[in-house]
Amino acid sequence: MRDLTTLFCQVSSISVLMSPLSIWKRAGLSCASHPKSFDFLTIMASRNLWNVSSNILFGSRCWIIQFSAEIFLKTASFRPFGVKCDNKNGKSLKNKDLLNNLLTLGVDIDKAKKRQPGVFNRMETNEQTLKIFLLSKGARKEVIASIISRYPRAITRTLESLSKRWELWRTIMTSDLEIVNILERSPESFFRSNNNLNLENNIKYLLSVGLTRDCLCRLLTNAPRTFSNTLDLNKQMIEFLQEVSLSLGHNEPIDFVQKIISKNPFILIQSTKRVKTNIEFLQSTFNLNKEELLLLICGRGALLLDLSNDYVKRNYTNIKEKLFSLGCTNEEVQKFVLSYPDAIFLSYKKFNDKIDCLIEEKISISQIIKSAQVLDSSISTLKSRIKQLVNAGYNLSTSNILLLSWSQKRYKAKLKKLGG
DNA sequence: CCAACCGGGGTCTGCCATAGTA
DNA sequence: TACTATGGCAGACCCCGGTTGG
Repeated sequence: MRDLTTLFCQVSSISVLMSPLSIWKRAGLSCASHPKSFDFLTIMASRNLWNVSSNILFGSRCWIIQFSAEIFLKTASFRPFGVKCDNKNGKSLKNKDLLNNLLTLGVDIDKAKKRQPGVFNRMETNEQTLKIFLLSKGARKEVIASIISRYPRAITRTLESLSKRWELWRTIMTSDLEIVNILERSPESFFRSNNNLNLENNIKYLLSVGLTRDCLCRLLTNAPRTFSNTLDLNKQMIEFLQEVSLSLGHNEPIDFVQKIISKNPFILIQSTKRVKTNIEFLQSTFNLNKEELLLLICGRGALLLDLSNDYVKRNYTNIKEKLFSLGCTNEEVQKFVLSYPDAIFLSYKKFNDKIDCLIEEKISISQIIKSAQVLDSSISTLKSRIKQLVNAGYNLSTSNILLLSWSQKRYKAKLKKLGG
């Protein structure tokens, strides 16, 4: 509690040093509201004081700081940093304050304005509330600036809404830090919607269709947008997957959905149209019966379901052309792709480069097709391993090439034995 | 002991368009 | 009519290790 007391003392000392009016102005508060409502929280709104408190916030005893910030925010019965003006010059004054606040935070104003200009015309924004809130959750200042730069609408959210949303995310994630990391990666997924009831319903729904809490955690980590989808949109995809399951003769749709989502957590942020088109593409291109298709999309093929339809087609066409040019038959190409669906995932340039890189080393296309997993390795890994193996006297054209894609541990052990 | 087989784990946003809303 | 909420899209790998059969 000592830090809290210190904080309060700093507040008092500053309020003594500054005239109430100057604090009022610095707080960016309205000329329309009456100075009589001036109190501790409005003093806190002063940017000067904010700098003092943020220095404290960055201190070593973070947990106490977090606690103080929480208490401070929770006791706020009104928007302490909200800015409101309703006279003629209000808008421009307010706009100046907003810009100042954002600049102090280190926000890239141009980027933010370009992204969501409407936010900058608003009479009310809560950038300081957001800042304190996120600091209290352990976000660094630069992260907050980056979040606002990339998704300015974040500053329109109220403390109440933010807290509720965070609380809901915390029912899935075990720590605040994990959430901060997601926000840093993808601010939009957290801030795009203000509809917390929908979020709550999504969580309930996804649990109700048999997804485990671990699965939800994986979804939130990998595809956080899932939880900002409308409940209806998520329902559409889950129901679509269940239908696919039944139509392919898999009689446990819940199990099927779980399998697909655990293999590919990005499914729920794609349109059913996209997933459907990809399933149809796989079915028709490879002439698969129900059983084979089921096996494919429940296995490595799940990876392909969320790819853009054109990308899938383009890459498959390229694979065909490339392998045809190396003398493969259509049957061989199909067999190759079915045994190694990841080939479609690879961009056509990467795919071609990898094949060329192997061919250059006198590795035959039949060897490559037989040991397709070697394409898992990056081009640099392939190149360095080929060099090392050749130096060690290993004949790649007559020997097993799979060691090009072994784990480093296994590969190194093998190389040692070869005397490389 | 070896390596083939198989599957798992990490990761995935930032932008645009548009219907809806105040 | 400005602004918000939301749907949808393009984009694009690499590495690791358990198990198993010889």
